[in-house]
Amino acid sequence: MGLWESLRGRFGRRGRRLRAAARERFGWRTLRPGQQEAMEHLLRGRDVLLVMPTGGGKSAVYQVPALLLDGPAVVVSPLIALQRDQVTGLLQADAGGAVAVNSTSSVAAGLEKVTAGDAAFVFLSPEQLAKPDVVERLARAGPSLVAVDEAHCVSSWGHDFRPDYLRLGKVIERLGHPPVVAMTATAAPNVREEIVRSLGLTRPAQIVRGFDRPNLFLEVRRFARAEDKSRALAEYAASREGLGLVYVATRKAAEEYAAELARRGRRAEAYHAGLRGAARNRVHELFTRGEVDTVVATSAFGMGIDRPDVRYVLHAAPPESPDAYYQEIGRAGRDGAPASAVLFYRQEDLGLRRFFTGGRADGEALLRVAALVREHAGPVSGGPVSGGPVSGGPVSDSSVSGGSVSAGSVPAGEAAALLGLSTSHLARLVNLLERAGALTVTSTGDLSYVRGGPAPERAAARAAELDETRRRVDDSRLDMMRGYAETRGCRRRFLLAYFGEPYPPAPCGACDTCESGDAPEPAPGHGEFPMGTKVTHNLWGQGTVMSGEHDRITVLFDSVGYKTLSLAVVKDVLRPL
DNA sequence: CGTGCTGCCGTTACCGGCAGCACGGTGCGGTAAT
Repeated sequence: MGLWESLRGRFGRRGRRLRAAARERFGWRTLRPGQQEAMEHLLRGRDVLLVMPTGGGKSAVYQVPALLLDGPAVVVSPLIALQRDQVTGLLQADAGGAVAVNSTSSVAAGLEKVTAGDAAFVFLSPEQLAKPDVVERLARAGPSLVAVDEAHCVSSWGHDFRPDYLRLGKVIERLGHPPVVAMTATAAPNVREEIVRSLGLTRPAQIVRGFDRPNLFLEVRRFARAEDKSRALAEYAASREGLGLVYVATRKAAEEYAAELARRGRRAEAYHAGLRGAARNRVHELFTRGEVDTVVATSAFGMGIDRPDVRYVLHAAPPESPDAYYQEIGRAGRDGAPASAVLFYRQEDLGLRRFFTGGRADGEALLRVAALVREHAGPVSGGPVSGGPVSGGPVSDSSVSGGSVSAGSVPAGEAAALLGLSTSHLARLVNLLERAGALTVTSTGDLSYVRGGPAPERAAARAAELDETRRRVDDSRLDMMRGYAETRGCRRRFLLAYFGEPYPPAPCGACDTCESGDAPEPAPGHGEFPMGTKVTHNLWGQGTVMSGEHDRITVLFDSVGYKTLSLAVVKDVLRPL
């Protein structure tokens, strides 16, 4: 944004209205620059991708404009607990009412509130929005904007765990594409691109604020033996003052470390998704009130936690990517006071993550799905489809008219039953086949074959290829996690470079390698490949230079993810675009 | 991919070694049984 625009924003009519609404309805006396800029884009009808640390005031960015626009704000939120917190907060403000629509209470009653104009904010999970009738009712209410909270979930969960995340783009379309704001605390450039592409954001304003956390001391301790690592971690946690978090890879490890810390006289609690709801709530409460020293948790603990005074975040095993790592350590030191992020690292611990990200889509199942849907997409003239496996079943014809070629469609539930697949497994395969240009999901939630789309065999092959690309990129993110753990350079520079954030070529002074003085001098430039350069590789295609050390550069490729190349060979394989 | 348990073999008296195998994370929603 230029100076003139920025001045006009701050002193202009929109800026005044925004600040007035923020003050009068929510009691916020000032807006931070990133906040106000994002709000103005939304008021002008522009999509926004907002990357801002937790506690940076992301919620305000959609809440204030929503009050100045007509219609309810649709907020997509991954956890029911988060929805509840947000609703509670909004009900305390003069904000026009808020409701969460989910399985814990009547969905119909919640939607009724929206239709009746009793809720200026409606919170839903992607799964609720996968239901055509829910989207239909929201569309009729004429939404003012759509906010996607924790938008990195699109990328980290959409491909397997919660496939309905990949359907949000379609949902936004059916809601008439009001201005959309996608919000997250961390995302590397390719994750941002995926969010934009998947949600179908149009020329979004990208606002990225507050990546560096100078008060976080970054450290990695390397171990050969598992036993040495766990003892060192327990000693560290037991000797530290203040509130801390320990992230582990398995539920069993959470229980074991918590027990070990308790033996050492600490108030320690385990937290993971295997606990009953009441137990999870109890730990969450203890943490919120600061009545515990250490919470030992799997990745289940984190989103929505809100204590500024976490003094350390330890990792007993590396997470799947620097994105996840930065998200987790970002929960330390939000008050600005010194805090530590220590990774207790063994190379072998990467294996479990490799296993988690290694799952491939079943090629044979892809083909069966494509073939089944294709069978009901052929020329349909007059009579019902006959002879197919679904004949007599609830197969519908979306448009039979005057003997013209029309596409049939199959209800997803029916397809799942016929193919012996779970609905979530089917959803994953459908997402891939849709990206391969073979299938579409109709506005009623049925599956139909794209007219003129590729044949099932080709579609399945293309879908498998897309899945393979994703897997390669996931693998490369894990390689970067390993790179972080094993780098001899400044750890802060490594992380910020991964996120595409420039950092001055000087020691950060707050990581183990800078403190020990072992870090090699950072290279100011990298010859003809400075940071941000678009390049093309003779095998891997297009990419962007992310960072460089004295003898190597790291490039993020679209097709294979992150690759570190020696400067000695770089001239032979890489050229600037 | 790495870990840890089980069980088998071959031996010989409660034991060592090793092959094979199961297991590992994140949440929504809706249904069934009290």
